Amino acid sequence: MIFVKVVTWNINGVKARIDNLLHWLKESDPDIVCLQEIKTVDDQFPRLEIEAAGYNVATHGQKGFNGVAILSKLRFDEINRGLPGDGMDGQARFIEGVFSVRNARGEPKALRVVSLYLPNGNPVGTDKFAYKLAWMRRLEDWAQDRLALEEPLVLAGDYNVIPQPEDAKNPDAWLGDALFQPESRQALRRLAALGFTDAIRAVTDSTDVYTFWDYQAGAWQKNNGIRIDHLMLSPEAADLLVSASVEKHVRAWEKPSDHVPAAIELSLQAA
DNA sequence: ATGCCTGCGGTTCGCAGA
Repeated sequence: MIFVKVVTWNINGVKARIDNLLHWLKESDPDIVCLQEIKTVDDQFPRLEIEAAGYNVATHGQKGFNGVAILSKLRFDEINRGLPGDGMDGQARFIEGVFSVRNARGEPKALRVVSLYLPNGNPVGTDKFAYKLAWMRRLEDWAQDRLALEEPLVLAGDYNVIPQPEDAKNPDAWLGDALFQPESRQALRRLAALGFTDAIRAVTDSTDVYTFWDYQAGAWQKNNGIRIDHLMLSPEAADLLVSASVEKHVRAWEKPSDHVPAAIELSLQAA
């Protein structure tokens, strides 16, 4: 491979979406896939089908909801499950994989990729919103530590944050929502200010790039979407960015997830 | 708009999502 393609996709139930996923893997041909909302325990994850498609599998699941995973053509050198900072947090929302790659000069490098599923946080004013903000603080702390490694790092996932009004078809409709609260947006800006680049916004200022369309009220047909799935790049990863795009057409497939894949290519190759 | 869909767990409805 010339580039390493990394994609994030909130699949909204991997067992209900396995045919969809296998079809998409063939079409999109990603090297590393970050899945969110797998909605299953690790034992029930459709591991064999995905391995047969050529991917290594690392899961961090839980019963019924949440759950994240990383699929990779590259071998995992290391897998870390759970976001540090709260020993009482039993929700499966974070998994990190480490891979051996080479840069354009052929020099060996470590590539770190995180699949994260940030809490929704609704309704505002409840413990759910407090959990969201606390989780974002923990992510910020963790990211700050990782930046000291000065390695290419991709923080990919469903952030459940609309960064700017331009990231929603109808921003006014989200004013009271946890996804568009000033505190949520500010926390995402704090993460960016540490030195992370929003990959999609690095390549386009288009106002109709969305990654989620609600199942309800004909949101897809009206293109009433929001951009909440993000790939945040460390400086060392941003330097390697070749392309970034949203695979919007997947939303029109039979039995779709309400999210679509968001993809980047990095100027790296498998070691 | 209280809702509209969808997946899941566990049963024919409630919860969570965004």
